[in-house]
Amino acid sequence: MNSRQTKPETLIARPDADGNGIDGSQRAIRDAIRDAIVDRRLMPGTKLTETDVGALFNVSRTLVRGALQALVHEGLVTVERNRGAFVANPSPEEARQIFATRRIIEPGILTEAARHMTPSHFRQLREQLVDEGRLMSERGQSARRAEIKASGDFHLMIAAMTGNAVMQRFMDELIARSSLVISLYGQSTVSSCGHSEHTEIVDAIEAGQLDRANRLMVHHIRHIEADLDLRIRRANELRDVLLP
Amino acid sequence: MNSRQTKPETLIARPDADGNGIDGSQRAIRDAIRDAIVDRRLMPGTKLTETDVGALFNVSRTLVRGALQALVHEGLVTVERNRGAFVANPSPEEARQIFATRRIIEPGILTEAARHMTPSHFRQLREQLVDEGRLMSERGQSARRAEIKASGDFHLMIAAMTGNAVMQRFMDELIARSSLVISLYGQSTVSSCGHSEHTEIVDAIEAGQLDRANRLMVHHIRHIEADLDLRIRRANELRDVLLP
DNA sequence: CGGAGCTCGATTGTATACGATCTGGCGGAT
DNA sequence: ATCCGCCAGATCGTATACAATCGAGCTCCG
Repeated sequence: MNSRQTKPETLIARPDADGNGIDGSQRAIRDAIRDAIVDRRLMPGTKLTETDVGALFNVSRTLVRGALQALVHEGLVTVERNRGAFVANPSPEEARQIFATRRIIEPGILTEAARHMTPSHFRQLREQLVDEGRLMSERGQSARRAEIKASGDFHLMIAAMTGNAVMQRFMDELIARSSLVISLYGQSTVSSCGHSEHTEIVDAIEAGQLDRANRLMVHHIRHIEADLDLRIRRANELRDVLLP
Repeated sequence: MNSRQTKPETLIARPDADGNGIDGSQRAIRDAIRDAIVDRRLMPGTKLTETDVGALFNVSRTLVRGALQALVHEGLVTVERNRGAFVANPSPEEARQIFATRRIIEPGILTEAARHMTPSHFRQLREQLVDEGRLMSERGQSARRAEIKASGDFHLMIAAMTGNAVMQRFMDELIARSSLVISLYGQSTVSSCGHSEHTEIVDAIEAGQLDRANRLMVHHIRHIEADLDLRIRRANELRDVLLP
């Protein structure tokens, strides 16, 4: 059972990502590629040839280049001059920086979001938790993917509740890059432990124990990071292994 | 006396902004426009016609479009479909969100940076403070501009000391947008008060009083924001005033 | 048999071309 | 005189064209 068929990110109100930067086709391409990366359908290091992508969407290289450039900005794609664009292959150091940034930002976001939370927001969060739980119990690659995605969505949902578009965009980027990192360095077994931690966090917020919620959040992020194996760099591209 | 003649941002090691996204001419154009915006040489609402900009740099519209798109991503430029690109005209709400985000992020950055600070770093900060002081005592528009710029550089310098490129890039964006906001909504008189606050912050860090430094930083940011007049929207484009 | 150099195909970087859309002015009708 | 519609110029959106660069395989020589 594939858990996604429509545009996945309609779940969370994306604040138009970059204000009103790019339009129509270009945005569609960008979003499609981003989803594919975050979902691990495109493995890190995969080459994104402009002509090929353009052919898939029936557009010229012009629009593809625009979409790729946007993804470079988000850290999901890298380009090497005269060689082309590739799905990003974050280094262990970069992974550490991403999670360090999350540990700094997310408590602040939680605090700000808590100030705006209504019963309706809590209902939304509880639904998300139920979804996560359901995915956790399923087997198979696609469930695993959906689980990573859902886990990220939880954090994005909280960011959205701050009503702060600037922070929301930062979180969008951080979560997307985190998904990429997890897909690269995540140990096979778990990431499931995260679910109960999410529940605890919501419980704490709802109980008005904001300090506790913040501590849980930091702990949770540290927990996700601890589940990575950053010792070795997974080899997706020979060049990355052979010449550093 | 114009305080800038060479590329201004060479002062602070920009971590290649977007990894290694765009190259050569395109980056030069982007940086030139960004500097002009942050420096208030380009007022909010100014139209950035692709052909004109291209003529200035002797490049085709292709590269200009790329540079403008990058600036859209950073929130310094907005584009309206079939109408063109304009220097961003942040709303009061957007301004609030930018500063709210800074209040959340910067204490974390300060804490992280403090862990990495060496005597050489403190020397760098002290030099920056001296520069700020010098600019503060000067008169005239260009000194005012340089002062805003220098004040932002202080915060960027601290961000650079975290060694965290992800956070540094976020701060780059926040500081640039802050400069734009200040140029729009800043009251005429002050912003000078910021200087002594910077000094106090460095003093506190050097004395090992990290908590105090963090409190001073938050206070400082709140102080900058308090100096804005967000009640009215300065009219640079009629459309922004007439149809809210 | 192995390696240096070369040529060719594939792909990117940049410029240009062309159709679409908006803006502003002119002229005719009311 | 005012308002509406039309036309022209300017500007953008997208596609295409052309040059530059890279990489692979081939050949040729040692």
